[in-house]
Formats: sequence, structure tokens, C-alpha cells
Amino acid sequence: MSNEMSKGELTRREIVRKAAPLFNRKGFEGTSLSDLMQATGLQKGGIYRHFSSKQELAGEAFDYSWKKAVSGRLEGVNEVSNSVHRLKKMIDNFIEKREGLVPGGCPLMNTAVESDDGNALLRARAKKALQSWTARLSKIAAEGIARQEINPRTKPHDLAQLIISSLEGALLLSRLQDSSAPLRNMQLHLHHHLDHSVRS
Amino acid sequence: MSNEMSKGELTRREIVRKAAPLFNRKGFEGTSLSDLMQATGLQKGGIYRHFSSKQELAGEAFDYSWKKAVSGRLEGVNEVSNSVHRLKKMIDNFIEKREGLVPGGCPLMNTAVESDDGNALLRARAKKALQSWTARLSKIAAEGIARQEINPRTKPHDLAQLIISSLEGALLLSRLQDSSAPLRNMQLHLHHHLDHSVRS
DNA sequence: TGCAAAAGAGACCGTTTGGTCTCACTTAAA
DNA sequence: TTTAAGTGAGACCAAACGGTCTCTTTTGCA
Repeated sequence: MSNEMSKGELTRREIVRKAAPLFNRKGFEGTSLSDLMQATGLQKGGIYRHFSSKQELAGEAFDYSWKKAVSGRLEGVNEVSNSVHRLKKMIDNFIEKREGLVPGGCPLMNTAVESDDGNALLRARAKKALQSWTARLSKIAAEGIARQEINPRTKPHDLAQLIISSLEGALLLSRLQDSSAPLRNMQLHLHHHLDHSVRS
Repeated sequence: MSNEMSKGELTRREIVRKAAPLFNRKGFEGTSLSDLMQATGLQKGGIYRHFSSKQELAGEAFDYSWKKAVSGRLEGVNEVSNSVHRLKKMIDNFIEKREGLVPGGCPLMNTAVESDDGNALLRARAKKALQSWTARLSKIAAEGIARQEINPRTKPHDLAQLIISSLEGALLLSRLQDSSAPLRNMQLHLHHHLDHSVRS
């Protein structure tokens, strides 16, 4: 009844769910199989039945973490009509909706930094995540230009890149200093920029 | 003759010099003793004669990398008198003077991300580095206000934090995308911000 | 030149790593 | 209820890990 998922599929998902916070906090190298065994309550055999390698599991865990991060950042965005306000809402979400996410900070930043040397699989995954994130903001900006809500001299892709850079950088400082000040500071700055240099 | 440094001290410095790029590229966990042995041409005994642990060596390597990064970012800054131009110069240096540095990107970012979970020693080192970097920019901004070159409503510490956040974030994207576009993009944005919202 | 101190080689250590494989048990369709 | 496929435990593996210790060689002052 109810669910058509096989036991195996269920276990597989559970492993990913439990593994994601580990990989996001401690990184790929920093997360050992014994960590994963402890977190999932399974033995090696149980894990390797569903994944051919630690790398494959890490890849799926990244996707899981990223999906959660994205969905948090999109909350309530479609309820806002004006493009500038939509961008602001996404900025605010990034800064404020940090609970309920996979712990360990932004998966994109963590994975990008660790996979910078080596680990092509994870790097590719991070690259793709960044692309989709950029595309999403970019599209909003382009729509804003079409609707004449945004200055036509604005380049959507550049604006998207600028917003993401700013947010990720501020998050880095906030985490290192254990203070929300850098994020708040950046929030004000980006709002101001959108109001005065982007809005048409 | 010439040098009063003992052979031991010389070797010690050489180990740090060779170890720094490894730690900066591959991280603390990612750099093994055999990596260090290969890079230095020494055996374990030779390395452990000078450092009591991998951690101690990593700490000194971070300081070495950071010192190089800072000195690159300060090049020619004192030759500029106007405070706004000084800030711009430091921004430009961050973006353009990336050769001759310890390879592997910004040591502050790398270390902050990896030490975010665990490794208190390295985290403390990164924190201190960020503080000194913030203080440096902050001081320039404060001087600028005193000299009436900068808008008195500007808060030096916030401005410093904003600049660092922006640069680090843009660097993250540039490295992940293997393109200087995000950094260039941010350079223009920060210059514009300094010209229009910071200058008095 | 003699000689103590400094420096480095490298064997050795226990632990942990990612990964494999066999075998027992459980699931679920016939 | 039979049975074949799906699932997981856990012993086992070689390699690599960070670190220690002894012993030889080198250094540099007297």
C-alpha cells in the first residue's frame, strides 16, 4: 500500500540523506567510510550494495544538498511580481533562510574549494550548480529588462554573477567570524545597488 | 661567511617554502607526509626534526602563504595619496597581482572553508589573517574620512568587510569557472561603488 | 684537528583508509 | 508455500596514514 518504492531504493535515499551533512561539513576527503557507517547505521556491505564508490555517493549527496539549498532560496519568489523585488527576495532568502538546510554552509562553496585541486567529478557537479544558479538570476534580470523594470544597460549575466559572488563572499566571512554582520552588510549593499543602479 | 643562519634554520625555512603550495592547493587533510617528503626531498626524520607535527608545519605554511598574498596586495599602495584611490589600488592588486603568489588561490578562503569543521589551530590562523586584512582596509577608510576624501557617513569597518567579501566571492567564481570575468566584473562594480557612494 | 651537538635517513609502529567478497538472511512475486 | 532475487553483515585486504625512534652522518666551534 501507499508507497511503490522498493526497500533498496528507500535505503539508498536514506543513505544519501544521512551522508549529505557529513560531506558538506567535512568534505569528501574528510568524510571516511566509518563516518558514513556510523551515520547510516549500516556496515560497508550495506552501503556498497547501493553505491559503487565513495565518490558516487558524494556526488549524489552534493545534488541532495544543493537541491535543498536552491529550494530554500526560491521560497516565495514567485509570489513577487516585480523583477527587482524578485532579485531582492532571493538575496534575502539566501541570507535568512539558512535553517532547515543541510548543515555545513553553502555546498557550492565547500565543493568548489575542495575540488579545486583534483576530484573532477565533484568539480563538474559544482560547476553545473553554479551555472543553473546563474541562469536563474539571469533570467529574472532579462525579464526585468523586457518589462522595463530594469535598466536596459544592465547585463543580466553580469548582474547574476555579481550577486552570487557577493553573497558567497559575505557568507565566507560570516562563517569565519561567526557573525551575521558581513551578510547583513552585503544585504544592504546589494539592495542599494539594485535600487540605484539596476532599477530603470 | 655571509649568512648567520644555521643549517637547521635554513632547512626549516625551505621546508615551509616547499610545503606552502601543497597545503594551499590540497588542504591540510589532503596533503600527506609523503607529499611533503617528495616536495622537500627529505625523509620523515628530516621533517620531524624541525616540526613536531604536520599541524605545526601547516600553520607555518599558512603564515608564509598569507604573508606573500598580503605583500602582493600592498604593492604600490603607499605611492597613492588619495584614500579612495588607495582602496582602488588594493582592489586592483587583489585581482591583477595573482602571479608570483603561492599557487592554489587565496589561503584565507581555502583555510577558512576547510577548517570550518574542526582544526581549531588553522581556523584561528585564518581568523587572525582576516582581522589584519580588515584592519588594514578599515584604517585607510578612516583616514579618508579624516581627510574628507571619504563620505563621513561611511563606516570604515563595514566598507572593509564589504570589499573583502566581494573580492573573495568573485575569486571563488573565477576559479570555479576558470575565467577572470567574475573578478573583472566585481572590479568595475567596486570602483563604481567607491566613486559614487563612498567618495565624499 | 678533535669532538660534541645538530641534522637527517629510514626501519618500524599501530591505526585507518577505501574497497572486495562470501555468505546468510529477508523480501516479494508466483 | 516455494523460490529466486534483493539486501546487508562483516571478515578480509593491501595500501597509506601520521608519527616515533635509533643510528649514522654532517656540521661547526674550540
